[in-house]
Amino acid sequence: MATIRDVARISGYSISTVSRTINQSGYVSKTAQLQINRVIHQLDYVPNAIARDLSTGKTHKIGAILPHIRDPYFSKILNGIMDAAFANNYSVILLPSEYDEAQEMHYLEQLKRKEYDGLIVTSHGIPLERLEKYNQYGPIVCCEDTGAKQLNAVFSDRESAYTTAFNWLKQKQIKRIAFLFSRRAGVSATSSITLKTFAQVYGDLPPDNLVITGVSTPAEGYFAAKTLNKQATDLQYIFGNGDDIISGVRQYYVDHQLPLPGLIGQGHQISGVAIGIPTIDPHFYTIGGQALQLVLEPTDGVRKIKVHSDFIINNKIDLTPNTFIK
Amino acid sequence: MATIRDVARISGYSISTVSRTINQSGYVSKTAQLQINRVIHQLDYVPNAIARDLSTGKTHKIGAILPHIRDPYFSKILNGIMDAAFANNYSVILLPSEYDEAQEMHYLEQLKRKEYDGLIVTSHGIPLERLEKYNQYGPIVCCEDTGAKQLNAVFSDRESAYTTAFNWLKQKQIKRIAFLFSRRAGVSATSSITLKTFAQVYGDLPPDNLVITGVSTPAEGYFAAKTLNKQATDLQYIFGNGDDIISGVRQYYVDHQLPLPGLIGQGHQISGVAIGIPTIDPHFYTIGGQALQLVLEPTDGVRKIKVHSDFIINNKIDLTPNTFIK
DNA sequence: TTGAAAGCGATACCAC
DNA sequence: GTGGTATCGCTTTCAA
Repeated sequence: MATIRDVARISGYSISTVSRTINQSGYVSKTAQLQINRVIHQLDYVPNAIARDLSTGKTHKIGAILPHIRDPYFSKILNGIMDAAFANNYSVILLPSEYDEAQEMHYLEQLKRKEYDGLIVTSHGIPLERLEKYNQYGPIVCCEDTGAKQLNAVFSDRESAYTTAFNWLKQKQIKRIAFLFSRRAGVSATSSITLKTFAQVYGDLPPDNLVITGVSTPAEGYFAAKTLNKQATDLQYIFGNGDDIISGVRQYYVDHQLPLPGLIGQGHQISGVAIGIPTIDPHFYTIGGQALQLVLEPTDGVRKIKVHSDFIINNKIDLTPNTFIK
Repeated sequence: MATIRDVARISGYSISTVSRTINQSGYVSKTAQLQINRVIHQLDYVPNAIARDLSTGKTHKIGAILPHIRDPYFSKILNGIMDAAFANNYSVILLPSEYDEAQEMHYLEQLKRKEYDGLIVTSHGIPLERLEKYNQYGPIVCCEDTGAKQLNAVFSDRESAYTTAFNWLKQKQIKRIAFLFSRRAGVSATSSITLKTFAQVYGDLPPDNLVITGVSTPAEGYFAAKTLNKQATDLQYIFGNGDDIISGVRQYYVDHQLPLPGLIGQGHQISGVAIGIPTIDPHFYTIGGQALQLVLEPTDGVRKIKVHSDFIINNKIDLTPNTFIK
């Protein structure tokens, strides 16, 4: 491949002038531009991105740590990140972690090594303190409430939607509600907030046998339903941690021709629309976009952005073309 | 940030020795290693990835062009790519195109500029000839049958699954079948193959009014159903281009309390499982993995890999933990 | 308007 | 075992 040096030599101009021509910076005479551009064309020259990155110290790449993208939750955040990155002329690097701490540390090290200009952490296994330490090596944005930590955050204001949902249930005289979580309270912020909000509305936490953790796929939902069906015969509603997962739950009841309890999903996914269940929409797409915006911003102090979330009762297909459940 | 130069200076050894220590290459005495490592630790030094990339000429990054990731089709391929990349110590850069030619050209230019070591094209708007030209600047792998073109390919052998599906329908005496496509035959390989296979089984192409194009979201599926319901009253089956899209179709019939025709989806998505319809599973996850493998392989000639696909009649939830519909 | 030269921060060859 | 130095390909300051 030709280099800037070749272009300079053949065109008869200096490297500096060629560089200026390429980047349209500084003064270059029309004549010089013409000649240089001809040579560039003739040599099929393009500047080497790595060399440019080294010189400028920027990669124009943002890393996105996420456990996996099987879950629509992450695909949606990712979509938000991607579209915003695109608009800002950045590209995004996928950093799958499976919540593995070693893996996440690896990515933080990569930030330190300048593999990317910044990091968006959609979810994580390592403690926030660790992330906080790596903030000095490059901007980091978390997609969760980082509380008092010195870490940028964009997250969903779920309490309001949860409160609405629980009040809706309460009004319907619903008492026996089961909960599905992927990770237990303490580890997962979602679980904690859900239970806390429930307690605020109902005055008490749900009994232990109505809280199932370790559920993060439809298949696991299926098994959770089996467990619930044994443990709690008078179950009225199941509050799931994802529409897809609730689909698995539903399948168990259908398969065994059991009376179906009420179902509430989360994520506003297509599977939920297909079976017409109420769902929580935390607007992940928006969150992703804001996160990218934030990671690109000049870092004058820490910022926390709360994104509104909705409880959707009448969950039907959105007929506005091209806006369906991003 | 400290550089290798700092480490050399402070430790009293040369840059070469430090480099060797870091990379565990060549001879370095135990004493030197110890001293150098101490300084590295003390300075909190890590090598700069960009500088290393420039020196070695490799980025350890692979670009993945895909129209978007709203469609589970692409998330699945992407998952396959990601997991394989991970295993090979590579990272993947998301390159969303929306089928826009200018956008795709931009990514090809980036390949030329060495922004990444190779490119996987899951789907594209520009002609294959264009891709073929850029093959000289870095390895490119397409996720479709590239025919006689000098382009690596990993793609699904859909004919076999389609044939099975159409024979299954034929046996059931089904005659009036409608088709949904995102892009019309000629532009989209999928449409062409579907119709060709149909003609082979049924002896003729479906009538024009039973072929709807421009459908790529559940909402568009909803409208397609509306059209179909007007145009073809004796419709028996709808062969959709995605389970999610078929969910939209189904919703229309349910909303209007119309008798539901038989439905066949594609992609083996959760929405399809939720409504229990037969579906085509083209094993996109596998395709993604193979594509990555191929892009990393030393390029001795062009390779074409065909991946088997299935027609799933009894579409139920997969109860094997952690294997659900990657 | 243009060009020389000093970075950017590593790798790797080759002498010692 | 170790170190000097050319090299990767570009950006950017500063003189001319």
